[in-house]
Amino acid sequence: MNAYIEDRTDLLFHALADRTRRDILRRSLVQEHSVTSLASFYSMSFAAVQKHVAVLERAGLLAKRRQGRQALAYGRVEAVQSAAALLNELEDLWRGRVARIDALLANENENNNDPQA
Amino acid sequence: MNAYIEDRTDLLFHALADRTRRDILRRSLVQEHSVTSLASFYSMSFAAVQKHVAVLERAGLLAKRRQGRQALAYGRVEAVQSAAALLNELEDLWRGRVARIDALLANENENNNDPQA
DNA sequence: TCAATATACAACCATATGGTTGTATATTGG
DNA sequence: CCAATATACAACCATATGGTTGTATATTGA
Repeated sequence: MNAYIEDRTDLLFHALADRTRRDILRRSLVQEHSVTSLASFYSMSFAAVQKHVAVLERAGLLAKRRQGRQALAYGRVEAVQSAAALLNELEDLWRGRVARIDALLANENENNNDPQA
Repeated sequence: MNAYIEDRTDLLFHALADRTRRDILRRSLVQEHSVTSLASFYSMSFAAVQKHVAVLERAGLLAKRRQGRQALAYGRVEAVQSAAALLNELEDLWRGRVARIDALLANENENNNDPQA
């Protein structure tokens, strides 16, 4: 259920699961970089870096704006935060909050269905 | 640099980048499940689920304890938190904290190297 | 204008991934 | 003891991924 969210989440974590992409993201969160200048940091082809940038872009972690002939990439912290929110949901599950919410809902039903009376 | 951390991080985010694995993790954070009972939730083979469990395990997100003939899987919230910490580092970069730390370090050098005196 | 620069993207390749089936091993219950 | 249960793991397959080179397109600056 909710395949859209799951799709987005797959893209998000997949984009984060590569060290080159994480490094590109770090740099782009600090300041804008053209794709060429990003490529200069890595010992791989320009096209390979361009593909990494595209993966980050599809995940929403990066966006580009055009400035003349260069494309300036910048990190989108909102996407990082939404990934963090997903991890928080997992933490909440572990803390048993869902169980407590269930308990609350059960309490709201105490009128119709009283277990100990 | 620090290839070990990067390796662990690759495993972490890669493990999180699959909806079946996220679902297994959610269930395992709430309570222990045997591999067979986990497998019953999904329309794929037992072996496929077992592989997903192994990926989560390698990433440190899950651990198993033996109870007789069954292996009970439980979620390791510490690993979830360490993933969250990595995302927080990214957020901090965006907030420019690194720049401020650099400024502090520069201040500590003001004795030897005073720019405006 | 036109060569140089910056990007985009297609085609290709080796390996990784996510699935399958089949087989081996360990534990339990009658 | 032995059949049933639970797990583990190997072998295999189709597709995805991360890299390459090559080509096309747009923009700039002398």
